[in-house]
Order: sequence, then structure tokens, then C-alpha cells
Amino acid sequence: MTCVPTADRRPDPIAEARRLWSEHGWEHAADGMAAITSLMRAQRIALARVEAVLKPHAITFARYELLMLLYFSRRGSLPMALISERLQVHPTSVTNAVDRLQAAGLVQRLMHPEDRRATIIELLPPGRKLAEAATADLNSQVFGAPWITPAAVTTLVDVITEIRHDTGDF
Amino acid sequence: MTCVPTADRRPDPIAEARRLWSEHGWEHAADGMAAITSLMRAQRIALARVEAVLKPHAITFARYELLMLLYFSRRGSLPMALISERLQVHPTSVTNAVDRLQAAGLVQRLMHPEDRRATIIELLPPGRKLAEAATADLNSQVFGAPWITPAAVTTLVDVITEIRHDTGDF
DNA sequence: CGAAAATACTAGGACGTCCGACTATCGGAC
DNA sequence: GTCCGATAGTCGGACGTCCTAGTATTTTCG
Repeated sequence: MTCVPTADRRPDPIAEARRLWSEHGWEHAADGMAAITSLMRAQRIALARVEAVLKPHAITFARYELLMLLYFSRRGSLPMALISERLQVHPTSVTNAVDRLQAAGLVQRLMHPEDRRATIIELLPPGRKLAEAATADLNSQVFGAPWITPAAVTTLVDVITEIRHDTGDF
Repeated sequence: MTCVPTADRRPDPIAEARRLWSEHGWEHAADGMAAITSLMRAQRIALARVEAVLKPHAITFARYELLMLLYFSRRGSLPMALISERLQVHPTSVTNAVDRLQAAGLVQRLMHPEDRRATIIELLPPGRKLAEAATADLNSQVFGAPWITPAAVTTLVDVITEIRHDTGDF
């Protein structure tokens, strides 16, 4: 048992909300509410941790993800539409990220040789270097750090994978 | 076993990334990377579902949460500092949300009778009405909907609660 | 009692995400 | 062959989140 009430331990706001939901006759929706609220909060916590590590590299998680996608691609370049699909974000979000990465000299826009509508984004050497350095830091300080038990990590991935699959995410 | 490859089922981008992480010698960090990436994606999916239901009410989830906090308070009013603490968001985010709620006539700013630094936010009748209507919709269409198995929902909450607790969230 | 530290809130700005609208370009269908 | 729908990207705007000041007050303490 943990959770011994101490002066500096505030009660969990989400557990409180869940209790209130039940008391108001919304028992059937209490867990769902708690799940979604938890998701929102956990995402902000995780993002803050990641961005703190990324900050010295002058990059954000959104841009890091794009960089890694290019990093893992065979030619080090991908069309924007494919980036949008893989990252599962709106095309305008990709435009936004690419603008900043390009301004930082990390990637380059090239025109597609066969489809003049499409734009190819190419990872430049500085971008590749930054991707490797940032990954080393993230792996040691966040992804591979024991901030939570390994079992819980895999459980989390499994549950979310189920959700994502059931909601047609892939 | 699910996941039979079909023409309209793209491979899971996160599972792909996890595999690449392992292949590049980052096995120790692969699960952590997958967990955080999953969290980011799941949050966006959940938020999109919630906001779709909230849209007809002309409100966002952030403002809905603030409204519900006031709704559950004894006097129907709370100081901004307390709202910031309970919602676990930055004070400026509360200012932002209150500005919009006030503009919509859903809440009201009052000055604290004893501390002239503080501001009390009071839920107005239209705000209370909207909170009830929005909750009814959310409970039936999202929170209480079988978008995922009940067991998975509670597992999700449990795991995230563990993460939140371990990271000092409460 | 008065100065320093803590607290409450707001202003301005950076970012990411999405939506709707708009311009090119590609591909079929007739 | 030409027109029309689908596709690729970008632009402008709305929002939420955070951070860094900056202004009031209140509290603490020398």
C-alpha cells in the first residue's frame, strides 16, 4: 500500500472527479471520464518531460518525430503527404513543422520529379546529426529511464493500441 | 488474434517505430518510446471525439472541465488559483479559459472579499445549464459509450494513475 | 514598523493542432 | 480531347498550453 496521506500530498483530482461522477448517478460513465481525463493529463506530463530534454537541441517533439521519420527512411527523404499519413497529423501541421525545420537548416524542400503537386522533404546532414544526438538524450533520459515499471509501460502500449485500433486509427 | 493484413488496414506506425528502435540497438528504450508516442496519439484521438460532441454546445474540453469544476463546488464559485491547481494547468491557461467563458456569459469574475489579489469565478445559470447538457451528451456518446472494453478502460486509468503518482503529479 | 519574499493574476509571445478555403496538378470518364 | 472530381500543399484563423515578465497584494521576518 502506498498513498499515505501526508501534508504535501494532495488528493488525486481525477479520482475525486470519478467519485463525484458516481455520486451524481453517472456511474456508467465514470470510468470513461476518468480514462479520458487521465489521458489528457498523462500526455501533458510526458510531453513536458520530452520537451525538457529536447530544449537544448532547439527542437520540439513534433519536429523530432518528423526528423526521425526521415532518418529511418531509405533515401532520407519523403513526400509531405506520406509524412502526414505516418505521423497521423493534419497536412497543415506538417507544413508548419517543415517550415521551422527548413528555417533551421535541418531539412530541405525538393519538388517531386513526377508529380508537380507533391513536395519531397529531404533530411540534411545537420538534421541527421541532430536526430542522432536528440535520440541519444531521449533514450537515456526519458524513453529508457525507469520513470515507471517496464510492465506498466507495455501494459499502457497494449491498452492504447487496442483503443487506437478500435477507433480505426490503423 | 486480430490484425489480418487487408488492403485498407495500414500497419501501425507506432509498432513500426518500435521495431526500428530495436533494430538500431535501442531495445532498452523501445517500449518507452512506444508508450510516449502512444500517449500522444491516444490523447489526440480522445480529444477529437470529445470536442466533436462538445461542438454543438460551442465549448471546448478545457472550458468544459472548468465549468464542471465550478458545477461540483459547493457555492458554484472558486478562486482562480484553486482552479489552476485542481485542473493542473498553468494559471495563464485558466485566465484564457475564463476570458472566453465570461465572454459567453457562462461565468462571472468576482473579487475575493478578503484577498484583493484573488479573483473568484462564479458559475452563472446559463453555465450550469450548459454543463448539464454537455455532460449528458458526453456521458452517452463518449464516456459511457462502449468505444473500448470496460476492463481496458480501468487498466488504462490504473496505469496512468501510477505514472502520474510516480512523476509527482499528486 | 518597514523591507523582502511569496502569492494572485494578467499581458504578450511561441508552438502545435485543427478547420475551411484556395491554388495547382493529376487522372479518369464521357 | 476536354471537363470534373480527387489529391498535394499552403494560407489565415481559432484554441489551448506553456513561459517570461510585470503589477498588485499579502505575508513574513528582521
